Amino acid sequence: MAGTGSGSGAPRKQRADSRRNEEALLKAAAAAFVTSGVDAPVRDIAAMAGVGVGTIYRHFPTRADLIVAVYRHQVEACAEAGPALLAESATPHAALASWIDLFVDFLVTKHGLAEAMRSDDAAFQTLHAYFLDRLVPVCAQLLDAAATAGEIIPGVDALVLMHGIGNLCIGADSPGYDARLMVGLVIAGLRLR
Amino acid sequence: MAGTGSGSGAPRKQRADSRRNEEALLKAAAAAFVTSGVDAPVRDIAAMAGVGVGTIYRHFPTRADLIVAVYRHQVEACAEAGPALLAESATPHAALASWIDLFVDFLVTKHGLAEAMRSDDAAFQTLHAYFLDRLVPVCAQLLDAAATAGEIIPGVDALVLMHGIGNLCIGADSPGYDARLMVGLVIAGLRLR
DNA sequence: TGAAAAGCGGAACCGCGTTCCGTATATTCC
DNA sequence: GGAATATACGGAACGCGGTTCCGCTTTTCA
Repeated sequence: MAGTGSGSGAPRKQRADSRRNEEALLKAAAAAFVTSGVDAPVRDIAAMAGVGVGTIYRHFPTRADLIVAVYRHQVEACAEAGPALLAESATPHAALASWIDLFVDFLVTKHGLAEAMRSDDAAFQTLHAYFLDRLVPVCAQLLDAAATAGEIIPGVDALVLMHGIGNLCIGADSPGYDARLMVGLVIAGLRLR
Repeated sequence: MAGTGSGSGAPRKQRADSRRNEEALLKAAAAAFVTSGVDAPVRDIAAMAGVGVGTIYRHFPTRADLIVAVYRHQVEACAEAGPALLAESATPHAALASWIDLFVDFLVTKHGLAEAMRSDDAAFQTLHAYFLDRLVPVCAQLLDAAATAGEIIPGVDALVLMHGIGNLCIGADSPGYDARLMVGLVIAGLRLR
């Protein structure tokens, strides 16, 4: 039957210029995020990529889509580091601590990402969905291992923990604040005494 | 010479309508903050108070001024509760925990306040100055007492701690988050083991 | 090569904070 | 009581940023 095959309905492949623009946008966004944070004005990013604002919306309907696209690799790396750390580390609690460190490293080096992570704006739904769906299970696994080993208090929800860690990383570069110290206190607080 | 004394320069007292407007604005802002959070649109607050937008800026040049004015009493109460708790509580650590609870209560019931607290926008300078200057010393006193009693790890900076607690309260009403649990972990993490 | 789909640019619109100035009014002095 | 004047008011106007929309260009495919 008029299949979904290549018969008559072969959908045209994406135009070359479109792909080029997408890549230019990704590069421009990455650069803009570094200098102006993830809230960099849409117009700036578009200008930097040499495209119109319409183009940015066509490729990345929401800001979250753009953020996800820019940081996908790093999030993947973080997610994959979880099981690895669990295998290498002396104890599950050590693995958990190291992994959280990795996560914190990721967040504090992206101006505004931590803020964006917790925005309840509908446009950031994608961000929640991706970041959390990808990282929460990893965190849960580490948490579970540590709890099973009797190292930490049981029953701590990974989603809540990650949410909290994310919050602690907001404004990590303000003078007079120390996100890592606070995260350290949380990790210490998890410990069973 | 035309002195600065009260001779001829008795400054006119504030006009009655001005005072009325200021109070109306305070009431309107308090109401708006409850329903829409501390980011309630300026125009809405002005309309609710039955004044023009210009009036709001004349009385409260920055949003922070308005927020401070609205919550001044509650901040004072929180600040004064510190020494009281220290006197009543079984241990300094218990007093610290209770006081932080009070602070968290205050923050989580004001939509957006925690976010605003950590904004580095210049307009929020007043908010930092007031809230932190008023509360950090209280926190420092409690922290110090607990450290002296050997209950918690020494050397934790009150400003950092309050900053962190504030951060943890961001989005306290989102489903799937539990600010109090996270704060509890931090307090537990302070404990010397 | 020519028609049609795909994509593009940027003008235009909206919401919100902020400023500014002509006008209204409370206060003061006679 | 009635001007004179400092004081305060209202809201139009401006700037900025996100978002939408549509006429035009470019690429693809036959």
